[in-house]
Amino acid sequence: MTARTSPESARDIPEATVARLPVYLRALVTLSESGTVTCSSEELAVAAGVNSAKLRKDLSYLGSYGTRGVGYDVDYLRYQIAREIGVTQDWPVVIVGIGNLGQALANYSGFRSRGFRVVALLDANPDRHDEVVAGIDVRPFDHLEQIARDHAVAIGVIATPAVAAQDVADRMVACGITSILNFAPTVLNVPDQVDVRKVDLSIELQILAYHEQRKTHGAAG
Amino acid sequence: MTARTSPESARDIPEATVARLPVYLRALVTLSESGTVTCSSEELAVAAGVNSAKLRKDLSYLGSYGTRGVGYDVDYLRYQIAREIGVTQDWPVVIVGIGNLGQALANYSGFRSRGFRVVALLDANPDRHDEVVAGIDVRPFDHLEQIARDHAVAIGVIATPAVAAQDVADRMVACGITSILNFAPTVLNVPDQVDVRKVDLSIELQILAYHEQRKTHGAAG
DNA sequence: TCGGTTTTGTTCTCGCGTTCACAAACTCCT
DNA sequence: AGGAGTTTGTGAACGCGAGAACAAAACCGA
Repeated sequence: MTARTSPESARDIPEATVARLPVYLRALVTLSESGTVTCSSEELAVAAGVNSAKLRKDLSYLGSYGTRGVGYDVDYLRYQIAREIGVTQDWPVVIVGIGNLGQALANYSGFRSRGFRVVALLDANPDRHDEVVAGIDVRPFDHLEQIARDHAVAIGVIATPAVAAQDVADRMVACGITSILNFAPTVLNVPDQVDVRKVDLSIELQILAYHEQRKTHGAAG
Repeated sequence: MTARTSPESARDIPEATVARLPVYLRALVTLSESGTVTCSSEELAVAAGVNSAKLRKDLSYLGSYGTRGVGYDVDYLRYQIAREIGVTQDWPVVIVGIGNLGQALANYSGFRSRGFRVVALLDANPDRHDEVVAGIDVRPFDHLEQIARDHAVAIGVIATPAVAAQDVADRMVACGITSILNFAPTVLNVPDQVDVRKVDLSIELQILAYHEQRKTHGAAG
């Protein structure tokens, strides 16, 4: 209304919207890099793969950053979303478990380019402590406390086998880490104030398999 | 809509339930391996990290596989869920893009143990065609058609850079692949009958960052 | 200045998913 | 056999999210 819609407020963004903001951000970055200055909600919605009404509603939770009859300024909206998500600052991240997946994560350029900095790679296996992955020394898991303290790490990534994941999570929590991204196929028990997101590769495939099975069976009978 | 209400049909399982079935399956496998013969909905719910009422309602979509006053037979329920998901059969899978992530996926034992068999690794880069990853030859992307036909592949995994993903998806669709697991950070355009699930590592981190930012800011002010 | 056009921001409705609460059904003990 | 105790399966209420539809607000051209 009165212009100043309290920029830093945005206190109650629905979870479903939060999950889509990074998608919008990515689409805006692509648009910006292609030289687009302004875009409508419809254009951005197509680029993000969502419905335009949903997009507008999502953006309205952040504030009124568009201009009616015109659309959105790509760079301005990009900054606003980045600020809302919190990726205008740099987040130090620790990765535990340097197997195939851990190495893939350490090498993933999408982290650094989106506000995340891998400050340490940890592994319990002493044989790995000589290695350098993605330009970072692999260090003993026991160094977690010191690293977490020195770099004020709030986000940890677990890429260990399932059996080790709960122990790693416990240690992370003890170090003050309050957000965990878990790639181990197991349920983690953590205090309420700690956020856990899980990515399970085989679960995604199983969901596809379910639908696939129904497609073929449905066609047959 | 009439007659064929066949008990094994399970015709209308909500999407949210489908996404949890693999979690239940994993919990049941763990319970079974630990020698547990029977479990209540409460026990299984704890193992799966969900509410027990939700678990019971989810299972009720499959049929009545429990016994009131007793609980569920672990192995029996495990088989029923596996059958429902479709992982009692083996699903041939093709992985395209053998970078760090593709290699991690190829080596991931969780696939084979859960009903998926990687029948081919494909990469557009000729330099990689000599390599053997996870005991499987890396082959040219052009072999996709032949491999898909020979092995009746229905599920494809895209682990390429973002720029290549849409082309790979198009080729997959042309080969009759109808389920795609996409790790490339881009929106894929595919026909309606093709299922796409996406896993974006940096998006997960960004969601964590959002909540993390609010925790610290909320505490401070 | 003023109507016409475009596009946002928002309201409203509908459907899905979650959770509570309880009847039905099974076991166990006396 | 029968009652007490357990646990499942489900009906009902509730809250959240998706999408349609529209009013408000900007630009444009005369």
